[in-house]
Parts: sequence; C-alpha cells; structure tokens
Amino acid sequence: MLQISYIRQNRDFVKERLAVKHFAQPGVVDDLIRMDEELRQLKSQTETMQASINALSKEIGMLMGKGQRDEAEAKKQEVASLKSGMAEKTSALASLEDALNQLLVTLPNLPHESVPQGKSAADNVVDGKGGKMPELPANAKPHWELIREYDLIDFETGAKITGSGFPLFKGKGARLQRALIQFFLDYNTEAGYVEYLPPLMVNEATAYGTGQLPDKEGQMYHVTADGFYLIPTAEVPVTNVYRDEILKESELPIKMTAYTPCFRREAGSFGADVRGLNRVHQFDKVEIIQMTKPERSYHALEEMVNHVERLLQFLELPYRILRLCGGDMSFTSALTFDFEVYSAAQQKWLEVSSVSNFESFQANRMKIRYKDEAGKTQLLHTLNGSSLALPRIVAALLENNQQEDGIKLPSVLHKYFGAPVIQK
RNA sequence: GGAGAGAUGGCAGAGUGGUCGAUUGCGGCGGUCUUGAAAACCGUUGACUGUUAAAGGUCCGGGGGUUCGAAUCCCUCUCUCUCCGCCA
Repeated sequence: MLQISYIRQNRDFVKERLAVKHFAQPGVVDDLIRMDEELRQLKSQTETMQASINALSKEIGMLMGKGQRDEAEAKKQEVASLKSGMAEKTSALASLEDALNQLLVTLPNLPHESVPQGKSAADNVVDGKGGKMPELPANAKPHWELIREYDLIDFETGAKITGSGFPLFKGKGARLQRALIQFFLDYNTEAGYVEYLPPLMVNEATAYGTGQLPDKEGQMYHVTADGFYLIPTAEVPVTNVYRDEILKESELPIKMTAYTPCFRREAGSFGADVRGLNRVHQFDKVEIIQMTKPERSYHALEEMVNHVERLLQFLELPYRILRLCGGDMSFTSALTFDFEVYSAAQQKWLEVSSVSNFESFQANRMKIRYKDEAGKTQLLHTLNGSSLALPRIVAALLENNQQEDGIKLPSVLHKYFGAPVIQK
C-alpha cells in the first residue's frame, strides 16, 4: 500500500498517477487526507492526556512509598476523571484509524512515469522482440495433440484424480518438466540468486503481505480446516521471508529464486483459450525476486528483464517484450514487462513471464525495511518475475519444434532431458 | 493425539506490581594504547510514531482483562522445546 505521509505531501501528483491506472474514485485521495488530518489531531489530544496519566501514576507510586495515602487517593481521583474523558476519544481514534487503513489498501500502486497510457492489453507497447519465427507445414499440430501423440501428459486421468486443469505428467513429459526446472534454477543461481524451496501453503498474514488478501481471496485455494492458502506463486512465501525485518544496507540487494508448483482457481474461464496447457489450475514455475535500495530498483528491473530475455534466447523461442499500459497493470505494480512467446501451431502469443517493480508498495505492507548509511530506516523496493512459467513454454517448445519423427529440443536442454529429441 | 515447559533488545540471558524500555554478557560502532593488528581499557548501541529540534506516545510472541500503575497478575490465541503415541 501507499504511505499516507506520501499521499499527504503529494496530493495532486497521486491523483494524476492514479488516473493513469484508471482508478475510478479520485475523491478517495481527498477523503484519506481529511481522515488523516483528523486522526493526527485526535492522536495528539489523547497522547497528551495519556502523558498526564502516566505522570500522575508515577507520583502515586512515590506517595504510596512514603505512606502518604490521602494524597495518593486524591491523585487517583484525578486519573479517574482524565480516563473517563479519554474513553470516547480513544474509541473514535481506533475506528477512524481502521477506516483509514481499509480505504488506504484500496489504492493501487502509482505507475512509473514510463508507463504508457491505455485501457487494456491492446494498448500495451511492444518494447523488444527476438528469436526466429518458425515455419511450420500446414498440417502442424497444436500442443495438445502432440502431447497425446507422444504420451507426455494425461489430462483425463488428472481430471479423474483431482479435476480438470490438473495435468498428470508422465514419462518424457514428466522428464521434460524436471529438465526445465533444473535448467532454470541453475541459470538463476549462476546469476547470484539464492535458491529457496518454500512451503506451498501460507497463512493469512503472509497472503495479506503480498496483496492476495483481502481482495483476491477467490483466486486461491483455501484449506479451511487450518486457515491456510495454497500459493498462487512462489512470490508469496518467498517475499514474506523478510516480512517485518530490518536489513542492513550491506545485505542488499537480496536475490532469491524458487521453484514451486502454483495453484490458481481462476474461476470463470472457458473455451479455446483454456485448451491443453494454456490455462491450468496447477502448474510449475520458477520465480526470481529482488529486494533493493530504492535508488537501485529500476536498474535491478532492467537486469531482471535482460536475465529473462537471455533465458528465452537459450530456449530458442520467438518472443516479444511488452511494456504494460496503465490499465493492464496489476494493482501492486509500478512498472511491468510481460514476456510472450509465439506458439506457432496455435498462432498465438502466450504470456510466460511478467517482471515487475513494486517499489515500496509491497514493502510497506510487509514492513520490509533497511537501515541506510546515515542510520535511517526506510522501506526498500521489491521486484519479481517469472523465470519461467512452464506450461506455455512447453506448449511453444512442442509446437514450434515438431518434426515428422520427433520434437527437437534446444541444445541447452539436452543434458537435462538426457536426449536431443523427444521421440515416441 | 496425550503430558509438561517456555516465548524479553542482533544473540545469550536477568527481571514476579511503581524511577524498567528494561541488569549483565557477547556481538556491533567510536575512542585510548600500538608502526599496524590483537588484547586490555573507556564510551556508545532496539523499533515505531512525532517534531525544525525536542517533549510526549506506543512496543517485553498476538489479542483481551484486572489496577492509579503490568515484562511481572488473570483469560485467550499462536508458536517453540521436552517426553509419550502415531508416522514418510
């Protein structure tokens, strides 16, 4: 969430930036500032009263020690009357503070100045591309047919075991998953990211920290008996590693990577877009996360974008990089680059990574701070990105590399997969 | 699942109703000494809020209560450890 002190000091700028994100209630900013004003007044009033009470209590202690009971009694009376005058203000303060916070968390992050204007995905700006577009014969097959032909994934049995959208990988299909995960993790750790293998269920405080709660509750699977949520991405447990921590400047940047399965309910999507691996409830993803000093975060973002781009080049997939417009960005992001690969048989661009700078928006929620050289504690910046989400990578690899007698794999995968080609 | 013990500052560990936001040790930082370092010695060292700066307020796992006053007493939740049971 945004800091109220920042909103107070930059009222018009905040409104202007929120407009880029198509935030619908600009009046909220004024409401917040008004509430904040009132809150701070109430606070200083109650604190002054509390100070008198504290002082009187101390005096009572000393009088009791000297055996001056009557004087002590008189002071007690004084405290009692102060307290009764304070009760109303205290409860008003608590409910006002509550209301302010509830309103404050409804504000999305402010978009970076380089974010293009726009309403929807159609307004995103292509910021780079690479790789060769494959030339496939007319009878090229979509990945779901190739999966059946090479017996890589059994969707029907997955549905029997659990439900639709829970793929059952088998044989070479399972091996390919393992090869990709291993390759991605090796690539990330070589670049200095520390590998984590986190819990796959998180508690409420953790889900709140990264912004899944309170709003996006419906997107997660909920284990009601224990109050846990299945993670929709490794970002959730891994970013929370440093929740409520104050880091030393010398520890920054923090670079973390993690492979996890990801669970998403994604209710309400049907049709051709969800065929095969395009959209599933459980999938594998390798994530990268950085925590940096504020002045370094856009440098880190660039580094992460280059990192993911190189990965796609290794996989020899045609890709493009999109700079998301204000209307298509996530609630928490200040600047996001999406990576899409071209899946040639479907003739579709598929999103395989999303790299974002959240600036201090998440850090403020989670109270992740660092102590700078001057000894001042301040919020740090968090960033994350996928490197990479597997299902659509697999879809593109299969479709783009299909041949008469097998599916050719990019050379980086040969040693991990144990063969250069997927054969029947 | 059963029984018990515990949760205090970066760490260890005192503190059972009042000058306790907290003794002490280690660690960190600064200094003296030294060619330099170590050792020794001296000083300093939690967070949030607030302010030009202060004062003040809040925080001893979380929440609630008793009291003029709570780290200390009561209730409740969470977590950790030990023993037993079960188990990959």
